[in-house]
Amino acid sequence: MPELPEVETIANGVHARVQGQRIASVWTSGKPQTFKSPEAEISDALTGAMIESVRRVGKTIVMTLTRAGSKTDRSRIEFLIHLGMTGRLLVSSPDVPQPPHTHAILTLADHREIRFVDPRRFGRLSIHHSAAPQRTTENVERSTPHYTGPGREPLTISLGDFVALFRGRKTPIKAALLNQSLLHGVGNIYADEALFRAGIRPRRQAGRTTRAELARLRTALQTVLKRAIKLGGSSVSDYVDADGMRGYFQIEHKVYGRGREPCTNCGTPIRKIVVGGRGTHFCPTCQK
DNA sequence: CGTCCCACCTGATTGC
DNA sequence: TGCAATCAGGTGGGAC
Repeated sequence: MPELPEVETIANGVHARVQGQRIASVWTSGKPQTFKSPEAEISDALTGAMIESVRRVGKTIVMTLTRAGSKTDRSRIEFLIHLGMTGRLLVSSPDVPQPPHTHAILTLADHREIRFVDPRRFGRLSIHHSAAPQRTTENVERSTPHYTGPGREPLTISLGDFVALFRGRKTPIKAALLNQSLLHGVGNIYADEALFRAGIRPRRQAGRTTRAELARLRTALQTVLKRAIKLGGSSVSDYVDADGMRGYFQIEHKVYGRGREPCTNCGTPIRKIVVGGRGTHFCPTCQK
């Protein structure tokens, strides 16, 4: 379910609700695949910690925690929440019934609960460790642990860096867009929507696109992602927080989920194919 | 290493 | 109507 705009919406929503709260206790379900770090480690790291912030990196929600007593950077820990396909992160009052497939509950000092719910269990919870200060060539010393994700941020990458990502790749451009170690955060919906808006067919070899096409693609991708964030993401099923917040970007989908319907631009039926094992939608007339 | 394909899960929808 | 097949917004690992 969640790609960059949905994860950003959720992270912002949770941040606004729980920033500054202390985690009083932690419960975990014991379903092994959900926990990328051992449950005991997660539980130990979170219990008693204060939630400093909740933000998005790629498709991952990063909860930064501090320990009472020591205020140095070294005491910061990051709790990573990846929602997979069906994960949800809810902030609920304790009297709201627990949904099925709840795999973790962080009970806050004010008794509200942060609940991780995930029917398909493709989501993952982990603690991010980072070595003490790291040095990089372009940066000075960094004393805060910082999860940076597997790839580059689509919203801030420069044109030059964007073009370089695809150079020499034989894989279809759509598969490259979905590769999280290149750009992180782009998923199936926004890959299709960006390629449509850029006029590029999903099966085009990534390395055979022109600089001008990639410039269009970067702009299209950023436009679509920003617009979706503004609308709270796409809700094909619903997601988000305890208030049942939904996104509305799906209203503006031009190709995703519109197989056989007419293209909004030229009327040609939208075609649905499989690229890289994923359902892929495009207009055979508007995309070259 | 780059690329392809499947397994990992449950639930909703499609199709016979 | 009923039941089986198919599909779903994601990733990680193994094969080549």
